Amino acid sequence: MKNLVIVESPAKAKTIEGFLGKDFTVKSSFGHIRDLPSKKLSVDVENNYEPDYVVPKDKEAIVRELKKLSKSAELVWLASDEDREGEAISWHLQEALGLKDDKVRRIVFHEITKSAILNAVENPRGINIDLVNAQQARRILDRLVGYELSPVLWKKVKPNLSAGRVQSVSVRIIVEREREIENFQATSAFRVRAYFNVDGMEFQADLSKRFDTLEETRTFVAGCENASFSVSDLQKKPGKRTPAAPFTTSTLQQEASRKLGFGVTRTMKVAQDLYEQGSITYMRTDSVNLSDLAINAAKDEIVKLYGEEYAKTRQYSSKSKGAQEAHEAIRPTYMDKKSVKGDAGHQRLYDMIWKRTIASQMQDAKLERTTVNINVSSSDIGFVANGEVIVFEGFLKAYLEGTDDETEDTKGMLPNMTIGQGLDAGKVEGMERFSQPPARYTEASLVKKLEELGIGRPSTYAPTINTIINRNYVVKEGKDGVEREYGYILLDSDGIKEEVKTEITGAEKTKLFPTDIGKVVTDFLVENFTDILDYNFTAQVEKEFDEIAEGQKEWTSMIDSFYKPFHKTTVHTSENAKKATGETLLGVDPASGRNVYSRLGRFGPMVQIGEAENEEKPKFASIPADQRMEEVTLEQALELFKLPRDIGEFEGEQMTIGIGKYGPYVRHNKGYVSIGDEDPMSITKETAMQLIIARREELKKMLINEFADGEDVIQVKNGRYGPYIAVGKKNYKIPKGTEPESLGLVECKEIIAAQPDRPKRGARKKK
DNA sequence: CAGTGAGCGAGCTTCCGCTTGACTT
Repeated sequence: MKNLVIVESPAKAKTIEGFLGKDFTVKSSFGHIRDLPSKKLSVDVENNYEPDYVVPKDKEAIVRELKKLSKSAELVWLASDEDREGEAISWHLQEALGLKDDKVRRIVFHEITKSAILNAVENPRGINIDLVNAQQARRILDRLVGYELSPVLWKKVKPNLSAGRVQSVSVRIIVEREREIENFQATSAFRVRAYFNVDGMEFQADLSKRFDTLEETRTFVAGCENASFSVSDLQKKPGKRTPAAPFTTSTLQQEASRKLGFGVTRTMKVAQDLYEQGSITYMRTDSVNLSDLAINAAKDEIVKLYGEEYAKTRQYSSKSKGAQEAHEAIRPTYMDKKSVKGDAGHQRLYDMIWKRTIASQMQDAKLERTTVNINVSSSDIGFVANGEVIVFEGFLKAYLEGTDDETEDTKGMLPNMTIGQGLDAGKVEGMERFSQPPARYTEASLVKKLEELGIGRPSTYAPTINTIINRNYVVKEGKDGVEREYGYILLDSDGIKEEVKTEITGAEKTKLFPTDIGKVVTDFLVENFTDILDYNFTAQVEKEFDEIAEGQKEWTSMIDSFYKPFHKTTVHTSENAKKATGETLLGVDPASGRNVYSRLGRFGPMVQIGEAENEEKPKFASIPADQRMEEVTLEQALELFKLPRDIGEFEGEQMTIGIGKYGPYVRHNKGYVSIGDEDPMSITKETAMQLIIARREELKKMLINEFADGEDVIQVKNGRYGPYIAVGKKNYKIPKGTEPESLGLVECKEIIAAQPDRPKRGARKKK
């Protein structure tokens, strides 16, 4: 073999191999191949921050293969991405494979096109060690922050918690938004709207001023009853709209959320599939750049579909902080391809990418905006109608970007009118409108915010959100709205009518809410580690990483000047800070006269009667998952102490209701059955009995067959992942094509014997 | 699978960013 090329992704390897011909073998490293082991800090803070890099278990095989191939190759071309992480991957490869400098060529390209690849091969360079050092600084800073902060939380808040440069700020964003909403005081004002009809075309106009009170509104609307209306001014202005830039990871996630209702994880999974089948370019990118090839292909397609006048090619430039632009924007590989493999979700995401890319190379939409001022004879205040007409569709023919805020007024067409023209108002209505609290974040709008702050990378947006949800800092859920009254006055041909109407406000679906733990941890970190929780912390260290990459700063001294004071703070906090429990005094227990508190305990949110320091031991009860610690009242707290409670007998055994580690349950005859959404305080004996019977049925369905094998019981069961064989606590797979019903004792034993005890893999089990 | 919450002390937890499958009961 003459040449070995190593890239990061196997799909990329396949494409590139086609461009380079038979003298080149292209392989993939599957991302990073060495890292700091997770068991310990692995950074020698006493010895100039010497990192201890190792090849992780799951990378041993690939490193072995690459080592073998590189031995037999004349030249090894390191073709990882041209950014900080990519440069580090190349460096680690050279180190781990033990490659001499003269055998190594470093090449880079921003787009996977034949000319870009061939050009890269013509222009190799060496590894840029400054860029590598910037990555090492990034990696080691993150390790030091994460591994020194988390233990402080274990000690001061609760075991198993985590903190880090990215996740802790992400949680803070959610927590602060929730507090803004909690503290929000809605104000209201009366909007007056008149409906006109000209030549059979209806349109609406709003009064240029809103009234503070119902009285003012009533006076004004009443004045309209015998007033005359006329056009006092009319202005037409040309306007335009320009298409949005092609997709990056962040904008793809946002738009898939708005238009398709996808969560960020689903978007990335579907995009990965499209990438692997060769339908789109790489899906983890912060660049809005398109290759010349792509721009020309888009133009051809536009001309073919819509005509020459619809095409306008353009190059966009990235606005996001810290963009590294190692790839193209996300676009179809072939612009003339309209359908893809996979389900409807794949097709819809692909359509969106196709339209967005096409639209980005199309003409602006030309508009005509009209403003009409309308006089009322009974008042100095006038109405204003806004209209918008599309003169030339341009890119709107293909695609329009969605918006996050749902504004209610959509501008439409206005009829032809002239100044001085008299108008008839069909009706005039005054309606109380309220100011809106800031919106809670969705997964996608959080990603947008993180990107604006320069926090996280395209490859980490989706995993970061999963982390803060899995750690129980944040929950994704909906919320019922509450009814609100508003004043309403209507003037029409029947005269004036006034009423109090109601509307639902504050309803949410699948938004991010902070948990009690998320709030307590955020407050603790903001108080004690203000710098790291600062929204600009990442931006500041990124500036220093850039200086390292430029060769203007030495990475270990940068880390040292960060770590020295940081470490001091962790030690100081560890020794001096009070435990953070979010304790709130709810009131006094009428039965005992002792104080009742809500607070965070070692196992989560709970309520407590009495203090630990006192003679008499305090009583404790957990707060169920659907209740917020901050919202628990004294009455609700006292209710919680009524559990566990007996609710009567079934088959001669007592049924007891309680709330356990896994939620509310009914215990009966030493067994436990989850009661799901039933209220543990009010569940009846009959409901509980039904649940127990239903659970028995379920278990019966799960059990396909059962055999006695000496001491052991062998069971053939139906599980979440299909049928399996269970013996004691061990489970065994049933080979494909075997009917589980057909298995007898002998067959089961054969299957068990054929499957040696698997090594317990992955100590990382997360509940 | 199913009360625990104080304190003792063993041993454990934890980061971010780059990539895909293997595998789950």
